[in-house]
Amino acid sequence: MTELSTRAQIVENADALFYEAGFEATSFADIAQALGISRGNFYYHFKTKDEILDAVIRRRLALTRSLLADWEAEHQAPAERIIAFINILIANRAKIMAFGCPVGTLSTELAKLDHAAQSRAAEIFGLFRDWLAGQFRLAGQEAGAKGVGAEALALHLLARVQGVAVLANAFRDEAFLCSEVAALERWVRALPALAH
Amino acid sequence: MTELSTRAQIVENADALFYEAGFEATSFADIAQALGISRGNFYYHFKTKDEILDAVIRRRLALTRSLLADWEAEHQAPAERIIAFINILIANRAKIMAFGCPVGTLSTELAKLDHAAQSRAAEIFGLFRDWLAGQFRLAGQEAGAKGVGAEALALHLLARVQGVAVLANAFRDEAFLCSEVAALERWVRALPALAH
DNA sequence: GTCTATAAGGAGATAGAC
DNA sequence: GTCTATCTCCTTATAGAC
Repeated sequence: MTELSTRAQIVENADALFYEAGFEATSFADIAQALGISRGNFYYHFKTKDEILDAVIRRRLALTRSLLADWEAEHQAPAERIIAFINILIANRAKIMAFGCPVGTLSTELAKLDHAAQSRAAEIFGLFRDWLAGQFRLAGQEAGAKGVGAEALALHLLARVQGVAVLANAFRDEAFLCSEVAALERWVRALPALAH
Repeated sequence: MTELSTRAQIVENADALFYEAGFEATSFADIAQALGISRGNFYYHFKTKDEILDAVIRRRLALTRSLLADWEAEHQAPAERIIAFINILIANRAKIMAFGCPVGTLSTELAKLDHAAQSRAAEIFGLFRDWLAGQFRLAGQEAGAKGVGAEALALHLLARVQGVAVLANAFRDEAFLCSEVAALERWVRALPALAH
């Protein structure tokens, strides 16, 4: 258990609050209260709210990279790696039903706010897209296919997962979420390029 | 051209601003300015911001019902009606790339705000779900199928469309949006129960 | 029904003591 | 590095004149 610096604690708490309540609805006072520090201390570490947002996005990018690396280490077959991705819906289903997908909802909120950081938030999607495309490409090569359309498959899968998150959140419908995950797994295993 | 009452104008402008900037980010001053009325006048028509939100949701429910009725009148075949639904992605692609789907983004925002109106916002999704399920059921009967799973098909399609909206918005990617719409049309036409 | 004026509170942000 | 005190602006909401 390493002690976290105050700065790191601010970013960690801001990350959670931005996810659960939204970026705009989260005030400095909320973050300060969650940590037990004063609002004044806050400004020693971050001059503006946008700086915190930037740090939160950088944190999420780093955590995503490490998550993707973990899946690569845990699973050899590209199909299994892709299914590991799909299963984040199951692993995080309680939070998704309560707050949606952290990536999708932040990107959506920043788009409406016409916020400069929107494109940086979308880069988190970009990491998933590129990694998934790599797995689809790998699977296609193994099966002797050309591997064309790997990026389209990646975007398609990302969109499917986002759609499930939005609807599961809107209706608080766990059964729907689970049945769509099962359908996605069948879809992955049925893809010609991913056949064993 | 009928003159709209001030109340109706408030609701219309609030609807647009809630969509484009978000519910929380839109202030009374913003709506008043868009209409050219004073903030004071505002409170003659609505006592609280939540009352406006309620009126906006009721307006959207009414507009959705009339949209669904239009599609039923314009198209006889269930498959064509379902495709009319899918094509809202094309018709509204500029706004979707800028602000996302009005239904999904409002539901998502209200969920994060833990707002009592979230379930009412989800009822808009419910109208689409029930109507789509009716079309899938109808198509299944025509084809002699049991029509089982019509609601699951409806939710699946809704989720697909939501996912496309989220990703197209995140990446401002029109080509992706269009290719997913084409894929969804092929999916609808390929469904056994919808075969001609 | 519409306006101006204003209250009361919370937001982001700053200054300066410790 | 952390605190208290404070500033300014903007928010929702109210009171009362016209």
